Amino acid sequence: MGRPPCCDKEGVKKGPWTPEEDLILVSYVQDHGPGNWRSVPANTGLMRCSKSCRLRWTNYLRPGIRRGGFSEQEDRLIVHLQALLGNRWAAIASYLPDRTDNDVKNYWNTHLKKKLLPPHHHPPLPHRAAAHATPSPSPPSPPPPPPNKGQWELRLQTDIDLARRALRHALSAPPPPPLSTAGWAPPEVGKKSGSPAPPPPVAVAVADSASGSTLECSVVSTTSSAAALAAGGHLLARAEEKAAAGGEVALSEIESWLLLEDGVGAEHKPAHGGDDGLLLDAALQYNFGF
DNA sequence: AACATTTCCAACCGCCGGTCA
DNA sequence: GTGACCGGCGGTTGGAAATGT
Repeated sequence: MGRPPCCDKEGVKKGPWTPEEDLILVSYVQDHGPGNWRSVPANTGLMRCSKSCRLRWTNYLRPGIRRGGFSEQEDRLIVHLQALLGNRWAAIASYLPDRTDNDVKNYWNTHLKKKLLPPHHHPPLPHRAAAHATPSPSPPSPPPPPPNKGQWELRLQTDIDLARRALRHALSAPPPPPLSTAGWAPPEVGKKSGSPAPPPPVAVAVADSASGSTLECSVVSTTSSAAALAAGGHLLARAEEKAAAGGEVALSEIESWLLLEDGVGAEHKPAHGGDDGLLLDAALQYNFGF
């Protein structure tokens, strides 16, 4: 028997979500928690495919999502992470606790990529790094092991090493430096809708549309946000706290974390050799939660 | 003021890996 | 051991809004 399509194309609504649908979905998730998306359409009466529900939740309705208005610090963090990890948007987004992978991906494609490519189009480092960093179909390297913790760490370590070398090399050579704050033009904040006021967090939006019934999203994101507490996330959070306090953001913390120089690495070089481990150690030290 | 072009972002699509019966 | 189901991810697209002429 044929496998039923993820969502039978007929009778499934597509396109933009209405406030009513949002409300239904949020209410359901509030009651049952995120997950078991398959049952969401059936139990809620939403004429949406389960995937669509999950996507809507993770990218838009999930509490704590910040939308638009990427800060300069985030810009640079994304650029660095993209260089390190390639187009692993979910992984990158996990370092930006309040951002979704879709948001990061969109922001990269619409803003950052343009900034990095045009002036002197040295071949997109990301892709090179990614070519190594991602378990691409071709690599002769050992097959991607099941991501148990140890294996994951090893793989991450290797990925980061390769990417870091490429990144450092690229950054030390040509002009257009994403690193230097000076040469790094901040995104034109508020160009288009310019985010005069980015859409309010879900609960508010839903509450508005629901005309009265304030629906507070108490559902603490438990899915990817576990990873979101990764090292960079902590650093960023701290940086943003400082920023919120009006002070200069010590992005250097993040940057140094991402681009740990050999000198530092040499100091407490890990037992397993190479400065590679340092980054990983630092990451783990910052509570990867494993 | 009207039209054309560009930019941006929400959502869809297809693929992949993990889990479970 | 195998196949089906499910969730997650990255790439891509279409429509709306903003900007330029």
